[in-house]
Amino acid sequence: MEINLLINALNQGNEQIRELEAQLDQPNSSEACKSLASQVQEALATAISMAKLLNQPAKTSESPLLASESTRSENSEKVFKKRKKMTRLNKQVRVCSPSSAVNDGYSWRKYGQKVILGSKFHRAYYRCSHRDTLGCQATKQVQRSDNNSSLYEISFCGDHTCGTHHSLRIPAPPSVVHNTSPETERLMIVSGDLQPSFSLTSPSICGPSNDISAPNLCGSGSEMAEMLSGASWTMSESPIENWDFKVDFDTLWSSTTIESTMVEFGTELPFDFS
DNA sequence: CAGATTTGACCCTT
DNA sequence: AAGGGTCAAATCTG
Repeated sequence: MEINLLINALNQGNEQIRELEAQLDQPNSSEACKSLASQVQEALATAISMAKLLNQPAKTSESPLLASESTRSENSEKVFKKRKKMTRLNKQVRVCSPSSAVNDGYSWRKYGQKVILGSKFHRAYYRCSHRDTLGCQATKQVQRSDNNSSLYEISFCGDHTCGTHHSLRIPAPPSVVHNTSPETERLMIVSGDLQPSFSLTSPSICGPSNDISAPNLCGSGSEMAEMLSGASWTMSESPIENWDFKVDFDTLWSSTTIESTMVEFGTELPFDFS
């Protein structure tokens, strides 16, 4: 199984759409076409991020989300502190384990923690560890869900420019389930309303089951997650250069409901994007 | 000892 | 003015 091929293919598709946008940037191009290309690009970006999330390494140790007792000095001098402009969140996911919330293949450094009004649990703030060295501006917020304390809601802000994503090579594929088990790491992919769906056409991807099989990949983010978690689907031939990305408007705009798929993992995750 | 985390304070946005 | 995001000194950890 070569999930990384899918990632590469999606990235290439993204590049093709950028080229399309460049062509559409001519004076006579309609705004609708430009908007269309932009939407497809965002949908692809969502698919890529979901696939990467599925590849996140699982670890047994929990992140120290709870505050420890600290004896910070009470008489530190007050200094003038600037604050950058508020940034906008661009992706949201939910995971069912604290380790999955923190270990997504990137190196994060916690820089704050706040009690949020109306929430039972605090919100933790992380930024890329390479912010100072490589100028990576990616940040994320992790907060335990009020409704389901086993869920962790993660909001991402900014893209990684550090290029330091790493992954683990793991042998066994996962199984898709719809219930939970405390003995296993669990990952819940939720397609939010920001970038809810993807739609693309490729003759090079084959799937294991009829409902999600290629040649047409078309559906919501949850279907993407389910497809990626399939045990036996493979890439074949890889005529990536011949990919013809097109937008299925009906799919794009009818998939706005929030759907979720539970993907249950063992102690090790099955994907390798290296 | 270097890097990561904690946590109260600061300040921006609404 | 309140709430939330960020800063940075103190503290922890390997």
